[in-house]
Amino acid sequence: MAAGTEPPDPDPWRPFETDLLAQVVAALTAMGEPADPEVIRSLLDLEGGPQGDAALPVHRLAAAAKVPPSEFADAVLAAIRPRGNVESVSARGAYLNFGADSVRLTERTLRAVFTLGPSYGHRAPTPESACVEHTSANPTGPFHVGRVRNALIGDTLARALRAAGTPLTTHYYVDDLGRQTAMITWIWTKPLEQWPDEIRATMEGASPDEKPDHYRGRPYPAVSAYLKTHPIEAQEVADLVHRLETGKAPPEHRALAEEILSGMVRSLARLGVSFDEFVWESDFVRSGAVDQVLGRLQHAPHARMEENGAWAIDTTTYGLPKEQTHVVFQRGNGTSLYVSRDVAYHLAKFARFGWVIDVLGQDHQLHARTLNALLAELGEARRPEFVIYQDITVPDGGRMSTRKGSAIWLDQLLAEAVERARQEVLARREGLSAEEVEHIAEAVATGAVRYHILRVAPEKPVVFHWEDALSFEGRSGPFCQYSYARASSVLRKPEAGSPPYAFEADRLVAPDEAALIRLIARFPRVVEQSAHRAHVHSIAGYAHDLAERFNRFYHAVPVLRSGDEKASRVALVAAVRQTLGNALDLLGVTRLETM
RNA sequence: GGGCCCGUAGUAUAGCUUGGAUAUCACGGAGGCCUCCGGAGCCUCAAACCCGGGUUCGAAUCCCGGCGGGCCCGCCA
Repeated sequence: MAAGTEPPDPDPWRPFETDLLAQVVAALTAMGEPADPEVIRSLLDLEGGPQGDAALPVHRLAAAAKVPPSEFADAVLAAIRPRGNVESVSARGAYLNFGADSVRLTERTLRAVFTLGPSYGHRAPTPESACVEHTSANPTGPFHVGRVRNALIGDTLARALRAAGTPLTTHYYVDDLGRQTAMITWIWTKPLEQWPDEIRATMEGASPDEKPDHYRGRPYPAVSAYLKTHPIEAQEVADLVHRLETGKAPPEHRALAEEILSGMVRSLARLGVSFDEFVWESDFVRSGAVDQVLGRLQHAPHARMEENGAWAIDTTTYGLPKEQTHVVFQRGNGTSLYVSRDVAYHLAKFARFGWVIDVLGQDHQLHARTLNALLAELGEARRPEFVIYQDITVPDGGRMSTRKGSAIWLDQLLAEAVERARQEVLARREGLSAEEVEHIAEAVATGAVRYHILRVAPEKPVVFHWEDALSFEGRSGPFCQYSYARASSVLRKPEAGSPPYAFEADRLVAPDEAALIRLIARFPRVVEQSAHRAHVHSIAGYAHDLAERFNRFYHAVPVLRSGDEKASRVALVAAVRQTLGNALDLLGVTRLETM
């Protein structure tokens, strides 16, 4: 192959496709058939059929030529000349199957992996900046597993977008206004001995040493229930809400929210989830941005004042559900509502970012449409992109609910997962230090949890089962980690030598090798697609496929025990390790050199 | 009542955007594989596109209608 100096194409499959397309077009042209490259491209199946690396069903072309499909396929076969990166063509029925030049593909793929290393699968930076807002749970208590789906989808999408070249900022929108946080402040600003008995009972056995989200969040469900039957206290909370919304929060309010939030964020950090910025809803009230929005909305095309002085937008023209003929954006008492504050927040995001993405649970679907309607009323042309995911429910039906007591805490899940992982490690390995055991157990546990939640497409509902969430085998995070550790183990052996790994592409032609290389080559497209379509679960699927392919190769083909092929196979193992590692990084699953 | 999402082997999932050949992978089930580079592994087998119409040469995929599950429809967030 020519000059090793030119930078490798980051997408190893591209030259094959370029050549293939050109050759098909040339063949059709030679046959006197119309050959619009865009049309041909849309017909090509580049995932490859059962017979090769790419397939072309010719039914449509044959119909246009008024020739039976299989006859047409044979005619194209006779007219086409495979060369360059295309090695073979064959016809089967109405399908043409193409094979890539394996040696060139291998050369290109391994060279790209070794040259780009941790950046293999990543793209060059693009100019448009983006903001991903996710999680944004009210700071009123610990995360339950249902909420974690938001955090993991958002965090992984952010990783994928960064890999795809997007300059990205992540946001956690902290809702410190409204009833939820008001209830927390209401109860905690009273001395414990003044708490109503049924609320104080929830503090039984509590210790201030608990994580603050658990400790401060303890009375929340009881407070919520209590207020339903105690109108006087409910009024106190309502008054507090009014103070919050008019920028007159008591000093303890923000501190309590921050304290609880710190505990929540600590749990997410164990899962590798972090945020660039925390954006506080109250800041938009304080800065006057919300008042500005209210003022502008009052002059919006479909604005009108209700009987008691509240303001609303007539939304009948926005295609919202029939019942929702108007959206109130300002109360009769002059204060703002959640949507109007969200409008202020989004205007601020539009001012800074070219692309605004919100990860929302399905219960926020209508809110999203309402938000869009208000943005339209303001004459704002831009819209956020919503990534909507379905709930994680508990087996006996229903969402996880803190108030109903059906929630499974993230911390509880992690504790159980770590304990199981520790047992596994102790059963399998000896001679590890206590720190090593803990490190592996933590990585396996968090890897299992992250992978388990990420592997399902966001639009699918998920029922939580402990056994599945804690599985370390099959389609799981630990399975991927295991394969990575196994590849690492091979490369650590003295016989494996050390990088840079030299290889001869024509020695990697066994079926298990060819299949593995093709999968490695696909990685950049998987990343690009999953970022583009906000389908991060396909990265999880890819990591499993790659790990599985590697295990098959490993069992079928000797590496260190082989002869002339040894160096090339070691290089292939190194390429697998790099690619699988990059995929694990995107998933936020910790790489383990040993486990 | 209206709106949005989902329905694929016993269980759980991929494929659906852009229709194409034998529908992916796992758990569970049946049967195999460690004198061998890590058995959290590998090999073989059985097993699925909710129902009914439509469009099409061709439908898991697109359209319509059912049925089943989830969520939403507040001067809450």
